[in-house]
Amino acid sequence: MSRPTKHSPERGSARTRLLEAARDIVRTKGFAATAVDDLCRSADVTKGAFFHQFGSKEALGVAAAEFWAETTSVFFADAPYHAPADPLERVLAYVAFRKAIIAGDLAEFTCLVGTMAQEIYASSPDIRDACGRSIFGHAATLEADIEAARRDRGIIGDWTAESLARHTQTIIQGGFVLAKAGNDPELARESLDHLDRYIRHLFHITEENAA
Amino acid sequence: MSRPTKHSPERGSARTRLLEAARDIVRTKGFAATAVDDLCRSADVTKGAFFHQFGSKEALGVAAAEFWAETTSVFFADAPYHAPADPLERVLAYVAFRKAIIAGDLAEFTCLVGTMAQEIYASSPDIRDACGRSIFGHAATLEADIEAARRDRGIIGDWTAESLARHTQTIIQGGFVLAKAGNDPELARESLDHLDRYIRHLFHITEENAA
DNA sequence: ATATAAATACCGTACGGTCGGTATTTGTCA
DNA sequence: TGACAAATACCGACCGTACGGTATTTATAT
Repeated sequence: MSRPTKHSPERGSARTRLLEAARDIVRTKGFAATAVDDLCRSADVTKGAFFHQFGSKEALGVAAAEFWAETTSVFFADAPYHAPADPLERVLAYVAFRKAIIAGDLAEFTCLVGTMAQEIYASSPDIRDACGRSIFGHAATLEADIEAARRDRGIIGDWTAESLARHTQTIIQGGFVLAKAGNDPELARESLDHLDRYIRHLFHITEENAA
Repeated sequence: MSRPTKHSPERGSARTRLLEAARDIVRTKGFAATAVDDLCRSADVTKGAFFHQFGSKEALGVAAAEFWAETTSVFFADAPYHAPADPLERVLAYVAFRKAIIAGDLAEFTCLVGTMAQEIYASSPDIRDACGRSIFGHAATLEADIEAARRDRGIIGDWTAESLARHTQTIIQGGFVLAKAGNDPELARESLDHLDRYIRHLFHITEENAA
């Protein structure tokens, strides 16, 4: 594996391996504590290759956030929560899906861009903005279903689909923080139960009129 | 100021000044990116004093989390949201208070222990646990009012006061993450509005039966 | 006198980044 | 098609510095 036989086998093998290494290591140790040498070792790539692909450690941070945005958006686009015909059902299925994928080690299910944003928001505006695009871009994918559900059911409240979509991300990100602080993934799942209950409240779903 | 003429001059001991410096600098740069020299410079203290007070940088991290727990618990104990006679009013006043204190620069209102926990949860169990004690200790201060409100109003739901108290912290912490990622404090306030609405829903507060 | 607090010079190393060079791929034109 | 130059990908030794931490000395309080 020392030398790729083709120029671009898929999308640049050293580059991709470095981005995957960044995803995994930064999620466990944080961005600042992750050394370029750590990434090179994990990706089985030399330092020369690193600085050939990314001009600086900060550039890698930006690329890692963009890589995260791309891979997660494919992951969520392919996820089963889009199946229900009713938009509100899809929204609730999203919440259930987010709860279901909280499993295993903390570093496996927590959010790279949330972690990075929290750490470097003041030091590196470029990384911060790339993280922001990932988070708010994902939130935006929920808006259409929320808005459709709202229209379908004639809900009038002093909140917007955009705001509720962002709120789901607040709860997901906050859940990760509590799960880390308490070293217990259940803390993140617990808040998603509250979110589920909140959404049902907003849409006047009670035991009686539930499907 | 090279050598303090008195043991504890007035400006606070070297230890306290270092803890205050840690609070401010770690909140902006994160723990790993904060150098011991940064702290010494900011606290106007030499490195010898630093390592006399704290055996290691990690020990300072633990002490900073404990310092945060102490100062915030005093701050919240003295805050005006305890005034209302009705426990539910106190809970809602707490949420309003959390919203009100989100002002100024991000580093001024965001949470030291949430930031540190997110960053070092895997690298330093000692700091992580100190952060956890701060967050969950604060959450616990809300439990009594939530439980009293629940009993007062005869609310029966599939949630506990403990869980709702933690959920408030999830939303606060998640709000900080989004505010940082979007570089906009309003994002944190926005989710507190949803929390307020959720709590009113849980306690069946509508426009009609509101005080 | 003793213990505590703090100053300062210093240490080894691990960090981000550079640089000169080599291998591989690709475009181009007989 | 083959030759060949240009561009791209990669290698690994090296550099200056900033890092966490130590050792020794000096000041202060009781």
